[in-house]
Amino acid sequence: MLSMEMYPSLTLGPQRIGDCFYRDRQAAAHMPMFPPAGCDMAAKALPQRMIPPPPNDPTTKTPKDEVKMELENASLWKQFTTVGTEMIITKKGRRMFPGLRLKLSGLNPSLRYLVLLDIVPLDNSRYRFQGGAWQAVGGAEARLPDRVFIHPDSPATGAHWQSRTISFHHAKLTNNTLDSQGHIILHSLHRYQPRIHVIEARDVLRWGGGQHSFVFPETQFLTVTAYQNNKITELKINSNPFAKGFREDGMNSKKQRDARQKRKICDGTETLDIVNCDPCDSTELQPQQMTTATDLQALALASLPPLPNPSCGFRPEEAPYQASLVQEQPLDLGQAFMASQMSDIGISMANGMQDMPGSDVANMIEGSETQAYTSNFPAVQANPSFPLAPLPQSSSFLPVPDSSETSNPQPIDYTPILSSSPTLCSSSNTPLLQQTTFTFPTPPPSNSSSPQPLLSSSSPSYHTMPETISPHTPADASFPAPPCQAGLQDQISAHSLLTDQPLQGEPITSGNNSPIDQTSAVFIYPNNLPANPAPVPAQPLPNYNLPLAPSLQCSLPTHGTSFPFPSVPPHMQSFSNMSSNSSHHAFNFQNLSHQTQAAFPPSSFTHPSSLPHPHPSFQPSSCLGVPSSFQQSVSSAPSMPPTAYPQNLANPSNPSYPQVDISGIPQFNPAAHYRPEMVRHHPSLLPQLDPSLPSNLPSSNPPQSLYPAFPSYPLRLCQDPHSSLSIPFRHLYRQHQHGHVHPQGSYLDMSTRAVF
DNA sequence: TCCACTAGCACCTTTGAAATGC
DNA sequence: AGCATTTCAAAGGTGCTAGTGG
Repeated sequence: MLSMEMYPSLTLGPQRIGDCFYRDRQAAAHMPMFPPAGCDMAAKALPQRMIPPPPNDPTTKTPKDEVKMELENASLWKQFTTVGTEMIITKKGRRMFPGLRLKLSGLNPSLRYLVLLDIVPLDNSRYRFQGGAWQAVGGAEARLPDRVFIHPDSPATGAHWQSRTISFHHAKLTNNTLDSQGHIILHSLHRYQPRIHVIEARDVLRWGGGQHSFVFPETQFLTVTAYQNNKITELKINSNPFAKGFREDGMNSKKQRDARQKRKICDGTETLDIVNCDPCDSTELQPQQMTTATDLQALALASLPPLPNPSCGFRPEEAPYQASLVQEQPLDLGQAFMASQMSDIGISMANGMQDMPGSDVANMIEGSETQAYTSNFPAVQANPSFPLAPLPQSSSFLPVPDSSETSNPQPIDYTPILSSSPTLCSSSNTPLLQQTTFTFPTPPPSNSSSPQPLLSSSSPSYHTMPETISPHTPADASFPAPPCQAGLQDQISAHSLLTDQPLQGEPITSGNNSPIDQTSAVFIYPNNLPANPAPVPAQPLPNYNLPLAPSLQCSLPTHGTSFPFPSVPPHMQSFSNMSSNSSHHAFNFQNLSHQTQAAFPPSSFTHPSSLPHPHPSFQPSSCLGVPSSFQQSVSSAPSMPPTAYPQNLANPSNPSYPQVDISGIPQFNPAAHYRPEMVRHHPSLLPQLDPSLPSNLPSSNPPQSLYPAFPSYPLRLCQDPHSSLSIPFRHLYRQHQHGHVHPQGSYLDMSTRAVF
């Protein structure tokens, strides 16, 4: 039984307390079937012991730094990245292509894990395809409730996960904010970054002890309702088996379509001079002719380079990512807020992604792939469509393609872009990694009322892989600069994973508030966050063990009229002991970003110059394993010098990051147990806002809230109360499983919107 | 007028049940 | 009768395109 939380105030999970919490708070009226009273009863019925798992349980210890994840079809992703990956989103939901095909290793074969997918915004910008490239044209729309797609196999043993490729091809993206199918809701024309979370579930009654998050920068994409870049269309058609009909040899190819159209016109216009009809029309006129033409085309195409294996989208024989994460702080997911912070922090960076030629297409595009970032990435960046992300970066951390090493015949000159972009990595001397040091807008951490620095000296390990990143900063106007990959990773890890915030351009270096060149009119990246205040680290942070700050609770979205009720998929029932009805596999996490945005609307976008755009450029197929604890620790690390990064990071062969000792981090102190429901009913338990907390907002617009704009929280796992519920209580949860079984995955929608 | 979005279309793959053969 | 293989149709996934609405 698991539940997840994106932020402390919520306990999510299939039909669990979290559900009650939401209903109770927001729109019980909309969820008549699940009366708050029932929830309360259920909550009360939970044994106290179930809520806060035993801290520091030795049994929860697992080998650290061993969990690794690799993106199997990294080569394909890179191909798209070079052009600027676009993902179609539709009202009914559209699958991602390429899909996420992953390989996990380092798991305990006997333990059970959940594998989740969520997608977070990369920045606060809205984009438009102009002049053949993507350009930021304004501020992002309010962030939608986060939904998490739970892999249908979840929960499964480590042996299970490691024995096969983990695919999230069933996950669908939608732009329907009222989606009731459990699809992941995204805004069109925004950039996103998928994240994979591996959560340990030791048994039905106790889970936690390990949470690993992975980010593959090359999987970031821009959402569209219709493809903007023809190159992307071509790639999709050539790579996606379902689009085979649109290939040149297909009956739905442009040529064939044109012929059909002309034929139609000819047929419809008797007076039309047949001479005016395209000769190719003849192939469409007669079935036999058509067949012949098709055959001929097929023969002609036979000589063409083979397309990538469509079945999987792509099966590059690439070397595994070295990425991975790490930390293994025993984590009881049901624990207090501390638990909410991903205790496992580690960065698994793919050290040198080794791309193997997966397809001819890939070869054509990428030329040759090498294992090192530097060699691979350049090609990837060749034709980036995305505007270069103005990432503050340190040359030392940038996986920059070395022209000398790259096979790319035409080295790309990123200089112009970089120079034009205020936030370009190259412009900054700040190590990208330091981006991880920025602020961490989360509720106060430790029990202690006194603010404490998040980062202890003990958490040095995450600081990255200097060597893996090339000092060069390739930048392409159309796509995020690859060189900034490190920055991206950091951003993702630090922000998204930890805070679940959209990646925002922030000064890499803590305390780096130096203004960034904003001369580029093309790349406008309004950052919500004020210059990264180096601060976070140095600043006293709220006690993470404390419940969500009042401001956040009060900021719950009001637009939602009802809450979606998560249901447990059949395959998960054995694990959760929940009702047989299951519907969606995705958890919908309401995210607070929009809430906070509401709190800091103008301010968040008023200081574009203050922050470098996070645009995490694509990084080589590296995987960023980011334990939440890491993020916090990193972000909070006071003045983390670039040089502090472990050298091992530089070595692609050594993907593992040193384990971070989070024991020194207050928020990871299992001392106090946090119970969202307790806070809900007893607001007084909420910690006092700490006036000393730095504000990320512009001074001109002082935040009314304790937290910076786009605050989001790490994926939080909480022990599922159901296991402890007596049979009589369980029916309460079942009542809300209106969903139907979703054959492609489980969606647990915890948003505040009505989803059913 | 421009642009984002939608619905319907044709083509294709996937999937699972039914049919067939051993 | 039981199992494996093949066939077939339905379901669903694609991109394309015309139309719609802001």
